[in-house]
Amino acid sequence: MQDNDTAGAEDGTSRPDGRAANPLILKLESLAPLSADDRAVLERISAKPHLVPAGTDLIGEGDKPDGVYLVLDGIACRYKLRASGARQIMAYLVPGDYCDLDVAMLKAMDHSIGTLSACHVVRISLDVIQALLRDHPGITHALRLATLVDEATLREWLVNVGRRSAEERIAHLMCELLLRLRAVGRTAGDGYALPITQEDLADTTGLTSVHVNRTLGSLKQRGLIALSGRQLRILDLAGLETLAEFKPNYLHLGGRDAA
Amino acid sequence: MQDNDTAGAEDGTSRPDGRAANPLILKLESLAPLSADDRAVLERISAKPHLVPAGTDLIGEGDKPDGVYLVLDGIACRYKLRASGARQIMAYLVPGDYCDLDVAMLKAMDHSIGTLSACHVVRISLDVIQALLRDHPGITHALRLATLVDEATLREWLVNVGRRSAEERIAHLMCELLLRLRAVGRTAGDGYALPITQEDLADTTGLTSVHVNRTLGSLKQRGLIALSGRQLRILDLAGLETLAEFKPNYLHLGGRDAA
DNA sequence: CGCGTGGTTGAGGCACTTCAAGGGCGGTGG
DNA sequence: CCACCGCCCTTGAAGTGCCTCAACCACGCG
Repeated sequence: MQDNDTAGAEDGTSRPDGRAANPLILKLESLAPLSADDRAVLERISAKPHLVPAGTDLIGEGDKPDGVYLVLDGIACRYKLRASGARQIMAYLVPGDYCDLDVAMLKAMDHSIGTLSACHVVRISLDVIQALLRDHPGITHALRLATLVDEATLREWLVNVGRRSAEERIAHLMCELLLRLRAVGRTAGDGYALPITQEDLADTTGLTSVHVNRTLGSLKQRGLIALSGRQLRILDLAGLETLAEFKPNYLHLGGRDAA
Repeated sequence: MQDNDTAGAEDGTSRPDGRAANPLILKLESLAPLSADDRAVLERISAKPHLVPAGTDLIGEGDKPDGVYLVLDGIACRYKLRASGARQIMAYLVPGDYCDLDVAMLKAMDHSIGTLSACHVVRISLDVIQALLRDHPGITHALRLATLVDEATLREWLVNVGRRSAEERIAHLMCELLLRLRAVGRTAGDGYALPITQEDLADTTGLTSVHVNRTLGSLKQRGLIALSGRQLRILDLAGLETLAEFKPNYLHLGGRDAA
């Protein structure tokens, strides 16, 4: 369902009325059905996003979590820093993603969450979250499913850095992002915006930015991708998936898109 | 279980009546208080464990989850295999650990769960789990907390393979296991049984078994650990923690053990 | 127009892998 | 009770994927 809504250019990022489709709703509906009422509630929650510049922390390690952040546009991440300054990125938050529902149960964050690109973000208070979980079983079910997928994605990332080569790691990440972004209508064919630096990619994949650069070069040379101006085009999706040994089952997409 | 049951020796692995203390109860109580009733319910659930030999799958990738497995003794793990046969272990299940509560929401497992050593395991049916979550809010709270800690541990493992050297990875893992096993009374001072092979360690840390062997050698030579016969003694805990840059905040231990 | 951030490229080094062979030890069967 | 077998640990030597250090370049922005 990439080119939905046709109307505007691109796909799904805009609707006839000119407003961007709500990525949270799109994401949850890719996992479980929602009622019209559910959708209305979610629509209301994600009104009035803040614009946060790139490189901004939403929550820092050690802070007491004060709410749940929902990303509507841009890319944010979970990360940890070592004393040396080395950074490991542990998850991407793309449009429709949010940080943990149950996080309020903890006294202090054990990692930080920050933006990689400029982002549209909504902060949802704990009261609202609790009301949501109490009064809307359909939404609750979908949110819990999404949490399971987040965990599965984290496991796949561990496989990525633990047991794949540099080329395979980056190829796998690109395949994953294609499906995740497609589910929220942020792709154009087999391409999408990837508004992050090569250093961010390095800290994601456990490599150095120099080696990421060379690896991207070799993926381009193989004719698998084109990447410039932070815009990625996958030229040979089948080839990229084969290289990465990509199996999308861990994303638990409803089946429409799933392989 | 190394040598408990020896009537009171060691620490907390045995009780006056000769039965091993229930690791699930110990674990949950390290996260949140439980009522006497809660404890009785959990005690009943974990009666009659099965003995499973080492190297046995409890659930395989692709299977539909049919219940929750609780480990009472031994070490099991979550893992994935690549087509090449390469294995990445993504989590250890030590006594008191269980596999996901909400897993029933998914149609198929996206990874496998198997034993590394011989294990005492209890299978808890989905009905029982659902009844537990419905009728025992105290237990539910503790279980949800434990799930958050599992996730945090997974993130820390990603940092481990992504941004630490071989020595640091193994040192970090040993520090983590000390706290996790201590919380369930399976340690003896700064030592514990580690009934897994060096190849298991390699697949955990993203290394080869050859390099794990050499790295263990260098940790021994530095006087940090002693390891033989699958029994680990940490000789210099402070040194090991410093080397690994170990910060136990992610385990969210109540505060008694936490740094 | 200058400056800063990020991308690109080269040369050299090292941490970890690969391949290969031997040794210890517990389990099992004759 | 001993001999054998298989699993695991151990060690050596050679190779390589990725890192480090160090430039230089491209571009957007003030």
